[in-house]
Amino acid sequence: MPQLSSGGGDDLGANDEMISFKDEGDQDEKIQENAFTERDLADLKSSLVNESETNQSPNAVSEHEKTCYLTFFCCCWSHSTVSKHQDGGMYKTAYPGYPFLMLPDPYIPNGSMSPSSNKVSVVQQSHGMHPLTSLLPYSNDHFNPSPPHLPTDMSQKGVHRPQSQDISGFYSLPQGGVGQMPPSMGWQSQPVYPLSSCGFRQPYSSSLPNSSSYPRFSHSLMLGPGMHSTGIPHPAIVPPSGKQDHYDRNVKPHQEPKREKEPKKPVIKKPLNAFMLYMKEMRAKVIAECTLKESAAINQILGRRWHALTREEQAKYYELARKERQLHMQLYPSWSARDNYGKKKRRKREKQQDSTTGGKRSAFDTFKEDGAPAPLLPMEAL
DNA sequence: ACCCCTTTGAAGATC
DNA sequence: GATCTTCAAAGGGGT
Repeated sequence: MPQLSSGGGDDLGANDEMISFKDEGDQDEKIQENAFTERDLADLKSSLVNESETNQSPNAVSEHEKTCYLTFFCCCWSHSTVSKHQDGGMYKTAYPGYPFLMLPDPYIPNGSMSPSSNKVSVVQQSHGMHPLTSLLPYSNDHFNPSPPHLPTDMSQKGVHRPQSQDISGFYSLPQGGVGQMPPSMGWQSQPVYPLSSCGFRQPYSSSLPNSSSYPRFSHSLMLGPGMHSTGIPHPAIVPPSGKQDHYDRNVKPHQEPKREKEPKKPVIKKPLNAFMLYMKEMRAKVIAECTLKESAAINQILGRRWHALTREEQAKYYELARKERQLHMQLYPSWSARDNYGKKKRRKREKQQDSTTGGKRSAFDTFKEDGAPAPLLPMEAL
């Protein structure tokens, strides 16, 4: 199980995957040499160019976008046609050290975790910062990866956060730990602009960051929409409204309106794992670079990028995820992932029950609301 | 309105 | 202990 030990760098969870990934990457390089030559690529690209040239509509995609689509197509082609050879090799050399910044803040009001704005635009997502991003030596003030077609100032609007909420008790980083980017992976030592997610180099216009100049903490947990019983808010507590209201279907639609207005028991979500944290941070960037919107496609790219990361780069996210779990455990010591288990099946069953029995509730549903010990039922019975 | 897709990782469930 | 299942995020697309 990928788990980063508190002290050892060699305990990185992705060891096996990194090894296998490298093999896959090598295989893919060969495959690319044999099956998809540069000429093929150029032909395909030129066909796209011709296609757009013949279509002189105002909405014609730019060369940049075509390149994005093309590369993404190649990724998909390689991924699907070459079956299980996940071509991390496409990115293996492309992202030697990628700056991560555009991490949305799910823990702040109006953030992406906000029930009313869970589905937010790319621009909105870029406003905030993940609470644990404060562990990262990055700042939107120092690095703005915004592509030219997006607003450059995406760090001002809609974020209201105290400037120096020091919760170092929770998140204090070990000196020299992975939370602090070592010089070898710092951007200043990165001589080449990283390739975009779509395989082209795109220099960043802003100056490179200096980790020493970042605020120690600006922890938006203190402002999150969820409020723990201890008074400590946390994003994992999701009010049962908005998109995430599907996690609280215990309230039947036929219930009295008066009851519906009562504050509902919030749902405590699972802490994000390393890859999820990475996705949250990089999603906006991929969307901006590739003008893709479908999350499934974006996640494929992000998955490939994740494999292309070095161990040190991944370690940063494993460490963040570890701290996320630690904080989650501290805030909700009695919480278990089981609490959120079986929701899909239960929802379906509830629907069927509603149609047949008029919405009679199960013992597990009662457990969920009352906090009583869960009945020992097999998962299928849920 | 709701579910699926798609990714990786963590954790619970099952065998 | 190994394997399987579910859920975290995200948002377009399909029903």
